[in-house]
This record gives sequence, structure tokens and C-alpha cells, in this order.
Amino acid sequence: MTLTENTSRLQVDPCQLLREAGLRVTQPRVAVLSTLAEHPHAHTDTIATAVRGTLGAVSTQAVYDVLRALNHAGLVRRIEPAGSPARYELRVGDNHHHVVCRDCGDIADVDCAVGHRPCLDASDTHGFAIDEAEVTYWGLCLRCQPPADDIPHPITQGAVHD
Amino acid sequence: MTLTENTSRLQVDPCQLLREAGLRVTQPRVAVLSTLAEHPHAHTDTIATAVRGTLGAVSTQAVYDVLRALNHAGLVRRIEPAGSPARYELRVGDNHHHVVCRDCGDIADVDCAVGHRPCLDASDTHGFAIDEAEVTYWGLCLRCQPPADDIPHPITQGAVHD
DNA sequence: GCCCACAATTGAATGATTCCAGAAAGCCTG
DNA sequence: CAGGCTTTCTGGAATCATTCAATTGTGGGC
Repeated sequence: MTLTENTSRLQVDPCQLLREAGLRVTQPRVAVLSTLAEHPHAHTDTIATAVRGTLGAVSTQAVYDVLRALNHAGLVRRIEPAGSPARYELRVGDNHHHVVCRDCGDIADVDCAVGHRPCLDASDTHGFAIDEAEVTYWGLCLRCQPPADDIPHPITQGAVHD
Repeated sequence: MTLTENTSRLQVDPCQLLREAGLRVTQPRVAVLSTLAEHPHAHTDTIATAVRGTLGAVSTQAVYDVLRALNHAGLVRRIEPAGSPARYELRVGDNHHHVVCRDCGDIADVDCAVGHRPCLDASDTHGFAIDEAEVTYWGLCLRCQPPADDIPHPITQGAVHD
């Protein structure tokens, strides 16, 4: 994530975003959007907890409904790395991907490697009409990597198995 | 690993595969491997049903345990497209990816676009030690695509949103 | 053929998500 | 700024995939 672009989106008024999307402005929706602005890649229950910290009692269903509505309206993106519950983020529409830590499940944004959707160029699509290529990088985050003297070199080590 | 080797893999005796991996040869394991050879990308319950068709009664746990053991031993690969239960396949170790139909969830294999792991070249990895790049293509399979005269052109239509 | 670690069975629990029916709140019109 | 329609939120319960725990069963080396 190159912080500059997000910051702009994050600073947009949640109410305005909702109205522009043709959605009703409700307290839970505003709170969910604000939470996502502060916690990118948050789990559903993380969001629910944060929202309750702001508004008081908010039902779990409300949070699920809000996230689904926002997702459907294109205001948030839902990501589901294998083995992890759903996470949500505000960055939509830009071609970016994710790195996921195999140990702790932590996620970071990664802008697409080559300039323009390189991964869309699948070799044989079996007749599928492809509209999106989603890349998930798997590895270990800084905290979960073994100390540097245990292995040759954390970055340049060769053992890439896929 | 190229297709030829995979095809050969599918034709290898399941018992032999198990022994080579240091696993005990049991009826459920053999049956699961045979099922996967016939049904690539099968769900857990699809596998369970097929196995029961061959062996009679087999517990659901047995199927889960077998799949976990095979996965851990590197004999099968577990794939989990967002919104879908886990699926398993025999193709392991080769650098291939998947196309998933947004409508019916059908999956097809896609060999990596560029020759050698293009997607591993993430722009900024945030310190993550990446060992795998997993690409999921999303679109519509042939059956789920609207008739050709309804839309401009299924393949060349421009609206690629990610 | 016997033993024993490893597998499978049985039964129940977990965790994320969804369904349902009724109550509440947002938003447009007058 | 009040009425009424619609959408959203609440609370409780259900579902689905998956996992846990304890007992029973079996493959394969000795």
C-alpha cells in the first residue's frame, strides 16, 4: 500500500460515500466505514467490536448486513484468504493484491507487479470469460520470520516452491 | 512440472504413491486418491460420496483425516476459492493456477501465463518472505455465460474491473 | 501369526455465516 | 415538520464445513 492514495479515500466523508452509492446513511454503516478506514483488512468480529465501541450495542447481523451491502455497492472489498475468515478493506477498484503470513495470518497490500494486469493473461482459459485475476502471495511476515542468523538470507533465499 | 508428468502422476498406482510418501496404505486413502484422479477439484463431500460408493460406509472424519494427511504429505493440494468449501486436486508441485466460475463455482486449471512464476515478482513485499504466489482467475464458465447475442462480445468486452 | 503405533469410528463441539419475523429508523412527499 | 413507505436493525435460532476427543479397529514390521 502506497499510503498516499489510500489516505485520500480514507479521508472522504463516509456519509458522502454512502449517498453517492445510493445507500441510506445509517449509524452502523458510517461506523463500519470509519472502522475500515482505521483498520484495513479487519475481520468481521474486529469490525463489530470497534463499531460497538463507538455506537454501543450493534447486532452481529447488522454488521454482516452492512458489510454485504457495502460490498455489493462496491464501497468495500471482501477478501478471503484460504483458512481465514472474511476480511474487508476500503481499497476498491485499484489493481492491488495481498501478501498473507502463513503463521499469523497478517495481511499487507501489494501493488500489481507488472504495470497493467499482467496476471489476466492466462494461457488457456477453457472458455471462461475472465474479468478478474486475484493474486495471493504466501509467506512469512517480518515478525514470524526466524532470526536472520538461522537461515542464509530471508529475502534472497532460493527455496521458492511454487 | 509440465502436463506430461501430471498425466503420468494420475496413472501412478495410489498404493505406490502412499508408500513413497511413507504413509500407510489403507482403503479410504486409496479410494480418496482414485476419486481425485477421476474428479479433479472435488469438494470434501463429493469425495466422501464417491468413496462410499466404492467401499461402503466410510465416516466423514475419515475423509477429512485422509485429505489432511495427503495434503500434509504433499500428495494432494487443497484449494479454497473465496465463498467455496475446500477442494482438492492431485496436481502438486507444478506452477499452475485456477479459473473459478462466479456463478456455478466450477473450476478449471490454468498453467501459469508467463514461463517462470511471473507473479512472484511483487512490487513491494513489506518485508514478507514470500514463497508462493497463488493466482485465482474469476469469470464465467461456458455454461454460465449469457447467449452471445445478449452482450457485445463475451471475450473482448472491455469492462475488466480489477 | 503377534503386537502396537497409526487409522478409522462415533458422537459431539466449534466458529463463521445466514435465515426469519418483528421492531425501529431513515428518507421522500405533502 | 408530520405521515407513511421502505429499508435496515434486532434477537434468536439454524446451517454448513470443519475439528476435537475418546474408543475401537487394522496395517505391516518383527
